[in-house]
Amino acid sequence: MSRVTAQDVAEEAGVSLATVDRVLNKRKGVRSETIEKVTSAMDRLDFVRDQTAANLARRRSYRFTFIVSAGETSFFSDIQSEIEAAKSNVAKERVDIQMLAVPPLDPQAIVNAIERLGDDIGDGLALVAVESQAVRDSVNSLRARGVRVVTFISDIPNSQRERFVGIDNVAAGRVAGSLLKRFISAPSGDVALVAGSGTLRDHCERRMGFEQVMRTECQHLNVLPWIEGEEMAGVVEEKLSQLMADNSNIVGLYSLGGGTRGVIDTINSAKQKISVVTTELSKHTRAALISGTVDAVLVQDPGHEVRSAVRVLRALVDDAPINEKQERIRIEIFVRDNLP
Amino acid sequence: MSRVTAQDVAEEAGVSLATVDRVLNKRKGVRSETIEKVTSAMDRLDFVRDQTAANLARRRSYRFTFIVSAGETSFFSDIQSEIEAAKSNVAKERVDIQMLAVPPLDPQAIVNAIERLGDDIGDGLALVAVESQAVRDSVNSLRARGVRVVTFISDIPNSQRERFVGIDNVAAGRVAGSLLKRFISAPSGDVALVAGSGTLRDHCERRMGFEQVMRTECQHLNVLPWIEGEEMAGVVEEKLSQLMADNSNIVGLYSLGGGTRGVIDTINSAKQKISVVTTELSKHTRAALISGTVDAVLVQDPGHEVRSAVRVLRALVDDAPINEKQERIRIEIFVRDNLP
DNA sequence: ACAATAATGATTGACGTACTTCATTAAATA
DNA sequence: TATTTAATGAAGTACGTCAATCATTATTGT
Repeated sequence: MSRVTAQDVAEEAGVSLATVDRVLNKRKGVRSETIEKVTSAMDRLDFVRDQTAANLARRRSYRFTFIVSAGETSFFSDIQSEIEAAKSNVAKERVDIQMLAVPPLDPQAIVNAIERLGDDIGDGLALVAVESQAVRDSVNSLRARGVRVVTFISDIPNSQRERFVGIDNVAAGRVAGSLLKRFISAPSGDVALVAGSGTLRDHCERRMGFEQVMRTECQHLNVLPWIEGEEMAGVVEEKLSQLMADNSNIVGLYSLGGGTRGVIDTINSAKQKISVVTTELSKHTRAALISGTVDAVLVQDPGHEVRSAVRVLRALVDDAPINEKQERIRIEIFVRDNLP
Repeated sequence: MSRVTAQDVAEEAGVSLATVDRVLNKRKGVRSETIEKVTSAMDRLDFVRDQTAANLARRRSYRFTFIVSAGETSFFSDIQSEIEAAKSNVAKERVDIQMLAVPPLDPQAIVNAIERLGDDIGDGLALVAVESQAVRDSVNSLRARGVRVVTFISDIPNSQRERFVGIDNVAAGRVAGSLLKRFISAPSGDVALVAGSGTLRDHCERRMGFEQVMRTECQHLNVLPWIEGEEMAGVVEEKLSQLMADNSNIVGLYSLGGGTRGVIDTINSAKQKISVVTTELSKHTRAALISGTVDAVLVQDPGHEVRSAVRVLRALVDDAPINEKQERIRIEIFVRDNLP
């Protein structure tokens, strides 16, 4: 029963509704002692302004743009469908979302997209960033124009983006390491590392975390030079088969990027017992978890990430506080038995 | 830009605003062909009714009650503080939440609380249920009165509660089993099982899941009779010490309920290398994860659960669809490196 | 003390929907 | 055809806040 209205506050404070409104919306022209009278009245009455009525009166509508990679990995198609889902879910709350898919790994494509959008970009942008000065400049100039910007999934730390919505990739790598450490029962052996590309920030960070753990805690395990699979299953399969032919003592594998299908196919046709940790929940990794080919899958929940990005952008536009707990994107671990 | 209003729909359909309103709110007295005209106009214009304006006009305010266990476990104090947090977060959206803590494991306490609340219970109830016919009857009579009821954390399947907000506890037990299976490198040995009480449904279910995995996949491991720790660290410590004195070959342990501190203390003073999986994220389990005493912790996120319960109750009151994906409570696995 | 300025009050019309009342028109029944 | 009944329109008030205007009252500086 939030039935305490601004009118009630006005009466309690002994001022007019207009003054309460001035205080509420931080307009100038109110003496500080009057402000005090009003705020203390608000406290006494437990006044909480009705956000829905405020939005209605303000006729505020939010317009956000998502720029995402058009990569053919299932992760990005999940992201896209989650954005679509969010779009219709928040429409009733006056939030309008548009999505742009750009070629992956191409900074210029991002810059061009932002350029082309112009003011149509709206009040805020969620961007799957690529490390590049051009992108950084582009983000900074958006911020200068008053557009709120969050990076999404992949960050550009040194830009003026106001927040990063995504997981801690170094930690993800460490998780993979400490899981493999426990999964591998052999007293010694080699561990293979399969990535997408060295140019992807998140991949590098995961590798870093993984090697941290391996080096400090798993002296009995030897991490082989990583394979760059270019996010393509075929490439992964070819290179990994070669690696396994050369090393007969592989006891563990961490696949930290795309092309996981290639990993699964290769492992399936191998004889050795290899403990495997991969990324992304697709039908392939699901099946591999169930069959036992893969032991664990580390995931970031696309749905949560999209919803979080929208909430954060909205809070930024409203200058409202952000619920840190709710917005922390977790590194989720899936094994066969907690598959959603 | 959800700028299409009911007025626009009226014009497009060639009817009056009043008729659009009748259709929108499913009031009687509209010919079916007129309804058709209106709905097709809504489709054409992509009309989405402004929920905020609707709520304002309806002066709908939601009042929900949470009845939770007053148990002294950190999990329930987390739940309580999350409810408090949610309370202030949703107040601005005209949602009023009250919380009642009742003695744990006491069906009559729940029934009495519901009785005493009467109509003050509001539009909906989220209840940490206890298996009991009295509670079931109480829930059913609330439903008959039109109060929406969800069970929370612990379910009563055979009641008329409309939903259960919580994790799949059988699956949680299976996860624990399949993790321990991988963590234990010894070729054979005993596995200890520590629970709170056999009268708690969630504990029984976890045990069930755990034993499923152990029996079908871990013939080399022998699950010892479970210890009932009554959710008290002291009791757990005493009984577990005894068990470990009697069995020198314990290689794994699953603690599926309260009193985890007792488990940690006991294991710390043991010599054997034991793989340990526990529940709940408290300062004790955190420390134990970091020190390596505990290998993994299985968690349900109290914040997510509370927020989900509120969203679900609101959707039920509004007869709105529920976003299943968002409301699925996950079994989270924490190891040292993905601690939040 | 007087003008100039700052602070406050009073009033009003949005915003988009809900809901009611009363009048009007169309369809169904006698 | 007259009469009842059902369907629709027209108009207005309300919800709680925003935002603007204009009038009024305090508070300054000179």
